[in-house]
Amino acid sequence: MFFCNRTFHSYFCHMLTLVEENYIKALLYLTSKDRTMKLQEGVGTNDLAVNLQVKPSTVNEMLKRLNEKDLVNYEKYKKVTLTELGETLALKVIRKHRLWETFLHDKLEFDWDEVHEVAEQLEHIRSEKLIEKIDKFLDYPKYDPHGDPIPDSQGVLPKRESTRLSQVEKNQNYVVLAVSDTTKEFLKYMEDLEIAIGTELLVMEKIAYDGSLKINKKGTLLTLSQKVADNILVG
Amino acid sequence: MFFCNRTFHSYFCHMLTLVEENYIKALLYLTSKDRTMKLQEGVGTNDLAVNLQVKPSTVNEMLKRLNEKDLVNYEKYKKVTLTELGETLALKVIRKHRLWETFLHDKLEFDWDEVHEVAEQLEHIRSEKLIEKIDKFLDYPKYDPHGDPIPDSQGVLPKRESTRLSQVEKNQNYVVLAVSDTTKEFLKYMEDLEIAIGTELLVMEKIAYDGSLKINKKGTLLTLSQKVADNILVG
DNA sequence: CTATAAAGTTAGGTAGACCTAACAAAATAT
DNA sequence: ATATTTTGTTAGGTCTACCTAACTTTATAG
Ligand SMILES: [Mn+2]
Ligand SMILES: [Mn+2]
Ligand SMILES: [Mn+2]
Ligand SMILES: [Mn+2]
Repeated sequence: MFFCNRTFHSYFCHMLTLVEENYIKALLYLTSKDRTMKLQEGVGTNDLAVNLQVKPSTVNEMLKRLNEKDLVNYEKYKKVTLTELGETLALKVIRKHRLWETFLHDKLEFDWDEVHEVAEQLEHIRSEKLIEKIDKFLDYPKYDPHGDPIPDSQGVLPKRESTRLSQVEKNQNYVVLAVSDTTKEFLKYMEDLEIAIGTELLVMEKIAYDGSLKINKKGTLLTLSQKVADNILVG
Repeated sequence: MFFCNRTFHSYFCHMLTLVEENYIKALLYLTSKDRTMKLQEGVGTNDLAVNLQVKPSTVNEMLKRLNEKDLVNYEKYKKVTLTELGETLALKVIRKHRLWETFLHDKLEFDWDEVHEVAEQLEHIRSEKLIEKIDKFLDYPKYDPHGDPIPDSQGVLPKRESTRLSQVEKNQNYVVLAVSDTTKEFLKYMEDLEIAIGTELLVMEKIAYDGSLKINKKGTLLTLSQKVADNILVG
């Protein structure tokens, strides 16, 4: 079914394995975090290993393979980056992941803490047509259930200003745009706090000692730890 | 995520690989064909190899593994059958396959010759909740786009009488219930002939020489080869 | 009832994706 | 500037799922 000529250059036809897709997705995630946090360019073997829950030696082996396929820029002992090709393909996986999450949430009544796990599987389904139809079926959503931007069919992400709640000015109204932690624990806790995408928040006080925040949520007062406030993006 | 205790009996937790799922699905398909055609019970290594497009030695190896996992009854040089467990799990895969096909066709405007290929991938997504939600979303369909019965959540197939068009009585009206060839070539040809699920057909004449049929389709006359008529199920 | 053909099995090999243990390079601390 | 820690790499091994080539068992045909 999936014809691919491997007799010529192997990267002539971009047929990544499920595992390869996960590696470049992790790489995109980690490198973009580096950039937004204004750290160095590129990711290390160990960071990738932690993210993918495998051992560094396994990552090392894979990086060589990804390098052969022209998906990453890899040199011994140096930080790794995605090539243009690698980034394009990683964005496609992200697009599929987020569209599936949106589908599960909007059409199948999945809670926002349940979608990620299933989308991890669905993101690897190979069918251009399928994902375009899903996109259409959902009426071309721009953001997934966690507020993360969905790349369009060209790989372009919608741009939007957002700030971590932990870094926001006092006594000003903000709306929750996204969360940057997709673990069940965090999302369940948000539900308990009744904080969701679209919730209005106002920072009343920042505690200098531990960075925690006193928040006014439509009249209700609550305290958020810095860790939580770091994972809430507002604008 | 998918916790599974392999320290006890390995079949304590039924976590089949994608490939194992394909083997038991093929086995169910081939053995049920045997039964409807009143041939012997069980399938041979070579038949399975043809069906799965691998070599007999590969099948042989896998059969031993499936036997260990109590999914098949395998003895050297004998025909293979599914165990009760194997059949149950195979039916779950079939259920997923047919529900996905129905989803693609009914909700995403896929043609009936396009659904199979994508469903081959989707059938392996592991999530009880997902498939139950899809079932509900489709309002619990009983038949897929090719007229094949969809097992319910208990693995029970809806029962229905049907006959191959090639074996039907002359001058009697029938309705197309299903097709038993899911290749694009066959399904495209059916579209050309404007024969779909629900189409009314009347056999006017059987040509003894080659088994072909003269058909009256709502006033239009057409001739079908035996091969085609074999793959149209009516009732 | 043998001879040949078909079906099934075994042996030995490959590639992907993982592992542990040992080792080398780079970064950091004293 | 050297010692230590951290990070990254290599070597060698496992498991799944495939392969080819050689072999054995069963079926079929004369
Ligand atoms: Mn996610
Ligand atoms: Mn994934
Ligand atoms: Mn199908
Ligand atoms: Mn399949």
